[in-house]
Amino acid sequence: MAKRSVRLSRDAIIDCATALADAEGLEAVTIRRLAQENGVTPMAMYWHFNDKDSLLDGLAEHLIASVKLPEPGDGMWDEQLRAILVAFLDAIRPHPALAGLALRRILVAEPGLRLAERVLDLLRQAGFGPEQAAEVGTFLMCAVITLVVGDPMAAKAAVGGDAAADMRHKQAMLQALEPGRYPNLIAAAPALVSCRGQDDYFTINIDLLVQGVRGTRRN
Amino acid sequence: MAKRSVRLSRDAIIDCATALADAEGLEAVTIRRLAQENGVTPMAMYWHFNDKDSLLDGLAEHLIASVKLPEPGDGMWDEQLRAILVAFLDAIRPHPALAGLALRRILVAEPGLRLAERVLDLLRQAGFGPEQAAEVGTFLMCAVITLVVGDPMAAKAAVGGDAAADMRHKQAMLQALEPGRYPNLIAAAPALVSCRGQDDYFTINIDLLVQGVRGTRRN
DNA sequence: ACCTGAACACCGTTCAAGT
DNA sequence: ACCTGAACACCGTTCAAGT
Repeated sequence: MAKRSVRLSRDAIIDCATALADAEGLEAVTIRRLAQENGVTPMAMYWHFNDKDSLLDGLAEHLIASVKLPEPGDGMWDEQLRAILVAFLDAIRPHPALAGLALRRILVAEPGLRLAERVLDLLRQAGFGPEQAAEVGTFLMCAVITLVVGDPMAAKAAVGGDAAADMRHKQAMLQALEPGRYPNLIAAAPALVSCRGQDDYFTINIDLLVQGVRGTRRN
Repeated sequence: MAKRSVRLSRDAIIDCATALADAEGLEAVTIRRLAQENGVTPMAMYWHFNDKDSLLDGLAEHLIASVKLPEPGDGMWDEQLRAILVAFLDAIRPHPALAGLALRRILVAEPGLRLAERVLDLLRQAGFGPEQAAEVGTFLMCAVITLVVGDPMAAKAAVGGDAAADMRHKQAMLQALEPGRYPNLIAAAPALVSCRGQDDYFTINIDLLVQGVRGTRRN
């Protein structure tokens, strides 16, 4: 794994870290591991990044920069809002191990600022004041992130082991609950263990968020 | 800090870990630190817990067990659902550093199962089928957790330093953006940096979730 | 400008052993 | 049943030094 393309760069490290997180989870993203992966000494990383936290900042920024923001368009605010949330979702879905990093880092770099500005703009169009737009907009972006962080496929690499066996095990456990006390859990057992990560899970809950915004605004 | 009450117990360790997480953040919760805090060898922890992950399981279960579930009641499903989400929120709000642990652990112990069963029951009453109830219910609980994980007060202890100064700094940064490109961020700057953690933030977004459920159901 | 070497203070965990 | 001691393989990070 210790290959050295010629020179090390911030971007190369970030790409490497992203691939590593996708393949083995965020806890595999380590200063020492990244160094090893690039055929370099751990301390070489400290030339390109101040410390590990700024490496994580870079990962989050790179992730958010991959959002394909739709053009400001002329449709209704709710359809435009949905389109933006879906664009955000689509960008982070391939990287569930990194999505959580964005929770606290949306407003720290330009790509996140652009995303947030667009969300706030649409919420203002929907009739929210500046404060309410801030509160709702912040939550909407966090909620979309949660949609993919809750994805059990994200845990696959983390646990390292057999995800399918784990799902079968959890479902069997739910099915084995006392029918008198947990009728709904038993009825929903198959969906509970496999719903997250399915397209249906994302679309229905994005819909819930947009409908919630519509129901919450003043006018 | 090395006091020893007589004997070590699972519950004592969990209480200690909870206090530690509240005071210094989750990354201060360490096998070695817990041992030191209890005047004991690190390896003593392994008698009470298989490994660190099962310690975290215990912390999450203890947290969820503190939810004061309202009685099944006779009101409308949406009012009951709001009451349950608020009860969940109130329980985890005092422990923002631990809330994230519950994201993947709701269905692993009895308190979480009881909570989930109640949520699913109300969603069925609202007209959702078993699969949709599972998808929406899972998301609702995750979204409530996100409400407190996104709380910047949770980062206060983690960063260790001056949270107020950090907020002033972030707000100044937002105010200094180009007015042409980020008018809404500038207008919402005060709310963006301080909205989370405020009661208003929680109530408006819990409302958004409940309204979203109402708008999403079939009948 | 970019990287190395040695060292420090931390982690979680295992394994054998004590009482 | 409950805890200790020594050891192992990992962390992030600093500081001085090399080219």
